[in-house]
Amino acid sequence: MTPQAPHPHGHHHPPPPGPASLRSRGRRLTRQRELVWEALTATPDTHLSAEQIAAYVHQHAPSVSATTIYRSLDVLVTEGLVLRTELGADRSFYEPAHEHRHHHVVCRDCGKVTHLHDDLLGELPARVNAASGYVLGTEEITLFGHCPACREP
Amino acid sequence: MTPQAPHPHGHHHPPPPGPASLRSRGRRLTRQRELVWEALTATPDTHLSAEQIAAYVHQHAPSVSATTIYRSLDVLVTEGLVLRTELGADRSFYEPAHEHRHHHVVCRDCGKVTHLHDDLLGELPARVNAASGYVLGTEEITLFGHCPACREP
DNA sequence: CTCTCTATCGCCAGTGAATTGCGTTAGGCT
DNA sequence: AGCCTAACGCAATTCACTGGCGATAGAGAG
Repeated sequence: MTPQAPHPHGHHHPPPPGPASLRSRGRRLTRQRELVWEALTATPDTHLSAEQIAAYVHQHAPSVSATTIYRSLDVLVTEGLVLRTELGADRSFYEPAHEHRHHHVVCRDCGKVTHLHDDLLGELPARVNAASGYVLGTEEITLFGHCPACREP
Repeated sequence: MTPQAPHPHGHHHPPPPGPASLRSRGRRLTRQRELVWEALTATPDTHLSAEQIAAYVHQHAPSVSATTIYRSLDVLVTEGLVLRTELGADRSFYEPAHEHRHHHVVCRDCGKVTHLHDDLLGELPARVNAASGYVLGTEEITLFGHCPACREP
């Protein structure tokens, strides 16, 4: 029944990502949480708001409440499956926790979000530590600017 | 009457900071705006929320409405006298617009905010541009980490 | 100094994202 | 199959902030 059912008795890929891992973490795997995860992974490299996720989920199960969307996201974030990103607006955006750490540049004009590889920071963490004593966390960093398209004449 | 009244007929310092400059920009200098400015400059290097500013203002003029605090801050930000900073929480923080551009590191544990000189970014803007085509704006950047005190055993 | 014009204010209702309380439903382990 | 309780759905609530509107008070003109 599950769309992305893995090999019946295969035992290859070590850590299978996805909400199935919730069970081994003592949490229940519900249809609602599956759908939230589905919304987030339906299209790659997207950042969805809770509202957008709710819209997707409602296409498959109209009775799911907004409250459940929020609570499911909280669980997925807490369990490390989903990343909550503050993209400057008044709401949060979510994306599947990716393999490698990355950051975001948000266009002030059109709102477009682009990923930046962590390497780009260079010695920034070291410099920050030298200057302030702070040790940077693993949180993503959000930068703001203007994308190429919006700078056209 | 005004505490920090400048020289009666002096004409030294070129650009006098503070809300008095509002007048030359076609805006009115009201007691409420003075008080908001006072709250922000009462202690150096602080970042106050609208609520904290309201508390200060109310000590001197209890009848000032919260709406006015918000609108005054909007004006001061628009006129470039005050900087609105997004420190990650669900609310904005404000500080007098300083001379030089700077950024912030916020401690995830105690919430302490420390300034970082713009130089610290180094080639980051250039690298971001090379990698994404984006041109970074002049906005402050907020980083998160753990301050020295909170890392003590 | 007074008058007039209108920017600003204070009040209060309204937004919109997100949270909470509570009775009901349904995971999932035995 | 049954039980325990995590998780749900609903409705009401919180919280930071915004908008409408009549009243008030800056500040330039006279």
